[in-house]
Amino acid sequence: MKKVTIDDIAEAAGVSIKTVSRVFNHEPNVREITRDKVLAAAKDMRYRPNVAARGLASNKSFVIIHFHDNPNSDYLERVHQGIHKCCRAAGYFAVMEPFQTPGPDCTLSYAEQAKDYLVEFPIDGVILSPPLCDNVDLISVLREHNIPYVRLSPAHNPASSSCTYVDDQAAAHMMTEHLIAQGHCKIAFISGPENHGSSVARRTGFLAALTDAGLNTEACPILHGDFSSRSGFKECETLLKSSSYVTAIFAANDDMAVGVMMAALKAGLDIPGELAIAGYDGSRVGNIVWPPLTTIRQPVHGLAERAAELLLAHIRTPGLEFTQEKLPVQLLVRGTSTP
Amino acid sequence: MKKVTIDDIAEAAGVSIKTVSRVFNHEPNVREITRDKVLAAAKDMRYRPNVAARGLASNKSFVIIHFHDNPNSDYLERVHQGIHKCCRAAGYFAVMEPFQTPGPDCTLSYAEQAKDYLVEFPIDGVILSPPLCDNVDLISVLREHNIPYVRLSPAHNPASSSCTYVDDQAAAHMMTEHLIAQGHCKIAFISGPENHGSSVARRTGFLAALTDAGLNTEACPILHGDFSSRSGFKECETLLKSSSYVTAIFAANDDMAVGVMMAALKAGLDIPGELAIAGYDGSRVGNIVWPPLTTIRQPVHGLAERAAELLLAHIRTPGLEFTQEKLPVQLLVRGTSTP
DNA sequence: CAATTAATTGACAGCGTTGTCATTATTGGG
DNA sequence: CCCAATAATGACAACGCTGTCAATTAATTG
Repeated sequence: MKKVTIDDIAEAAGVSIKTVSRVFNHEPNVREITRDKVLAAAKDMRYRPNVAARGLASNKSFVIIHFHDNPNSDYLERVHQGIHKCCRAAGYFAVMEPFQTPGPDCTLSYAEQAKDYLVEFPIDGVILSPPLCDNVDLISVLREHNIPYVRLSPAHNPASSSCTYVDDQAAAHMMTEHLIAQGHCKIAFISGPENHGSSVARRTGFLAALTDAGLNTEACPILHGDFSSRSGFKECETLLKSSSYVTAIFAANDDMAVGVMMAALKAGLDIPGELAIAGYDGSRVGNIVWPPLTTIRQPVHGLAERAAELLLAHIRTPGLEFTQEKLPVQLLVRGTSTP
Repeated sequence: MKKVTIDDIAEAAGVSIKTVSRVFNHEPNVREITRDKVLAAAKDMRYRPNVAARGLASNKSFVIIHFHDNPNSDYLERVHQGIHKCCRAAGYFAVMEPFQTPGPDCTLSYAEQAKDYLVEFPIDGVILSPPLCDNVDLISVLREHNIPYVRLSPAHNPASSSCTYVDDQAAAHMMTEHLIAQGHCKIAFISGPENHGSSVARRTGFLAALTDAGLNTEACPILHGDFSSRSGFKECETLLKSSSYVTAIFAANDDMAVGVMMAALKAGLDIPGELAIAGYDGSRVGNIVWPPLTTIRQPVHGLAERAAELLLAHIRTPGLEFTQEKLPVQLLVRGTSTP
């Protein structure tokens, strides 16, 4: 099990080590036949370029980082898997770096945390997920350090960088249509925090679908939660006690939808018979409760994988033009909306 | 923002680069005063050793990997945070590598997947979480490659490597005592898969607690689930339809406990008034349902952090003796067992 | 206090790759 | 068929650090 180096391949292929290097770095000006010889020899001897040596010589680290500050481990895990898939294929390492939410517990701003990190670790690129992807100070730091970055689902200025995203508004529209198709015409919506970009888009989509279907929006109350399960629970209890009568509730994320479910079950309602419920995210919890939750599955894995691919492209080609990619969501119709 | 190299520090501290190197590698035989001079200069100039150069010269990668095959993203996330904390402090990168479960979808065994990975990426150490930590073939591969590894919560042969774990049996005992203290004397237990080490230990602890309290174990049925929420739901429904009457159900993990909750709520039972429920894991879902789930919180973060520390010790000191560390669990008494 | 021994430090050659620039094929035009 | 222009390849010096081993300094002993 001794080490195979570039010299071995060069000798086997009858070329110089520089040519082998060219092949492995996808550099131009290598004849097809030469490339094939090199690749054959490499495959034959199971050669893998040494990451450390490459890094030292080229001043790269072959590490890309996902900066995040999101308590939803589901989401993080799915993002990570997507990044990982792309990185693994390209010979990069994918690392996750959790940021602290600035506040009483943490005196460092996102930007300062990033600065500290960059001093300590050499990295080739960064992927930013919400809410970091909308922090202008943090982004300035990356710009100053000249580190390529790609954003996941940014709420603002999509054109200012490469990014991948889904059309939240269209997705919420689709879900609402589904509920309407099930015969519901009095549907409540529980939104997330007002300042959350996606939350606003989801509500807009909901309202648009009602209008498009010619429903009376007056009969469809909009409640305000904060994305926590607890808030979904409370809003649902309030609603059940109030005079409004609805046959379906659409929550802007899965956690709140589960809160709604718990309150409905506690009140003795049959789901979906007496109350249909829909969430948004496609997270793990939707599959743990019973009946399983009807929801919108965001292609988190795909978003992350494409983001990583875009990032690698930017790393390989500095100055590359920005790209924005929209991926389709999937409507998961499950037990909380159909028998 | 030009690069600070070891030469700059050596010059500033008035020593040779080798001495600076010694300081940064915690090598012995450096006088305190010399070390201080070097550290002062390094701090002053914000020097960080170049990972690639270190790796190339010392044949290390400063990357440790968490090999896992566990669908619970909660658990993974907590493990990762623990490893990450330790790694970051030590200047290592922490990377997660998901394995495929061998089966119809994946023809490669764990051992083969590991072999492939090791050919491709140079890594300094591995952390194995269940179920990989009990796969002897996989472990043989690591041994052959001479890669240090530490196991998280192994079910077998704890002495064969360094590892960190919790006393599942004692924890289940504690939870059972809690339920008994709440006045329950007819308690059902839902176990996990028979071949799962932790599951067996939890059941043993449950039974021991009953016996210790002088309860009639005949009145306490043991049901068999598979750790899925669905199985908890089904077992609970079966139980409710049967002639057995229990006032509490203790499930061997949180997912099953949530399944139990859903079935109980569907049946119109008040929780915890008519049925108390307890889980095991302390995972995120327990906090999303309502009422929040009484459970055992494993110190996953701590287990992982200590495991990483042990791993780094083994990396730095080849041939170091194995250590087994037991960490205490925490009983989280929440709404499903107390009003 | 000289002679040993142990502790501390330094000089220098790699580590395996890529960047730079020189060199050699190959191609197309007149 | 020759020459310029271009494509393809190679030689060799970094890259920033650690391993080895020799050199120096400090501590200990009789």
